[in-house]
Amino acid sequence: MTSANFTAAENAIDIGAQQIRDALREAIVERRLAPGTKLSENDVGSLFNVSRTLVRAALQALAYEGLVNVEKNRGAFVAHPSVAEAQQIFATRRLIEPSVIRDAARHIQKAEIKDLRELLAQEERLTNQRGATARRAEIKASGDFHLAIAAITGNAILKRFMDELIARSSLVIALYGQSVISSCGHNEHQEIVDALEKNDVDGACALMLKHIDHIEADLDLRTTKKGGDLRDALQL
Amino acid sequence: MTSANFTAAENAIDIGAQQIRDALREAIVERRLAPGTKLSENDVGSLFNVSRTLVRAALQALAYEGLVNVEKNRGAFVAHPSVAEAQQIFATRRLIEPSVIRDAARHIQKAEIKDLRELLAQEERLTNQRGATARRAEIKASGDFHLAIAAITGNAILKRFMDELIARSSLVIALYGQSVISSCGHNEHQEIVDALEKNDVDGACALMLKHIDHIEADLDLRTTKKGGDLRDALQL
DNA sequence: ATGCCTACTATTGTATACAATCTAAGCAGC
DNA sequence: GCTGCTTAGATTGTATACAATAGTAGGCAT
Repeated sequence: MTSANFTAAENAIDIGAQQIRDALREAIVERRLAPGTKLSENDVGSLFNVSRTLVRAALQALAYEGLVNVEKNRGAFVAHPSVAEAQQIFATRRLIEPSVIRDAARHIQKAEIKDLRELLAQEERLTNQRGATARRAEIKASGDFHLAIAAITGNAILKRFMDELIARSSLVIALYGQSVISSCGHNEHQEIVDALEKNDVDGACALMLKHIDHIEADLDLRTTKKGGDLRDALQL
Repeated sequence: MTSANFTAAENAIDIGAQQIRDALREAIVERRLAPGTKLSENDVGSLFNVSRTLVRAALQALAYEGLVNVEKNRGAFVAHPSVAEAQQIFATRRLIEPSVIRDAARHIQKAEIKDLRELLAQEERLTNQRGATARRAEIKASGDFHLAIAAITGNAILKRFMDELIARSSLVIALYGQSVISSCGHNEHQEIVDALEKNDVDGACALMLKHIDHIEADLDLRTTKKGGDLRDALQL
């Protein structure tokens, strides 16, 4: 577990709290760190060659984002969203994202549509690729599409809310997703961009809503998950 | 400045990082701490009789909420939202709150309507009261109404987003509000509850949108604010 | 007198040390 | 042999100590 492989920069010379936070977040979102994994302050600190002080700062920030749970006197763990939390995360996405894409559709420029098309191409490239690394990159790219749309609104606060929702969605999918592959149909992403290009605001909005429904439909949120509660308790 | 009066519990025996965060947040939201005020780690620490460690944790959390800006090697300051930020905050509220009240209107129960009515009564009581303390309480109560509606959805994530938006709105109103009094028309709140009680979902949604527009209309967001930039520079 | 340079002070950034709490293993007793 | 207690280890919580940066004041030269 302590051998969790982070992206480069772990052995770099200069490391701040921000870098640790980002590295951990990326590892969680790309599912290199499984939900429930304990993040010992000492272990993380020695990986980055920093003291616990900076690690604690990073973990607290991640806790605020909902990616990490800190239990008093017990330590920090990669978040393990309950069914209720999962439902709330997607309920919030259903609430926010249609409005977001509506706003984006109004402000969108030709250059931004081109950027979205590039993201789609990248997604497709990864889908046709084999290997765990490609899978991780695909997961991230799939989320990045939603974030790119939020970025078009030019609203930093909204963007941050979406950052959090997308990151936590990744955890939910990791836990409750059934068809591991294609967490986000890239064809649906394509349709959305098409609607944006045609300036079809209502269409884009409707497609986004349907898209979120599809993602959620791939989840198995029955409370009677295979020994779910028990496993949580005795999980490392 | 160091004599900023916090609510009781400053001299209490047991204090954690959470308490400091809450006390500071309340002080900021109720405008006992002006935007731009420096929050020195030593000063805050001695006020609460804790070391800088806990103060830093609290300040970092507040920074994540957008209530405090931490500048590297310079310290933490009560946030001083720019015009652009103010616009984004209210744009986000316009985006989210109508959907929130729609969701709330569907789940609302009789008991919750009664709770809202109590909040309205409390608001009115404070409005008719004189003195700075009442004014502060009124500001808080006005925000609490919006938060109570978010709470009805039962969605903790949504609630947290709203927490942040309402808190930051208070800062914006403090900076750019024109008519100091009645930052939120309590009569409009009343109308919203009436609509909720009649199960008039669309009506409640429309009223909320209009209400937010009214709040924003009371703001003076012209970039050419009276020496704004200069005052920022020489502000304590 | 003004402008620049240098040294000092104060504050933040980071690491380490100590205290408190939890976890787990070993031992005694039933 | 199993249950419950006691003790030892490990991990987190908090405070303090040290390092680095920035702001400030004073002096010197022009």
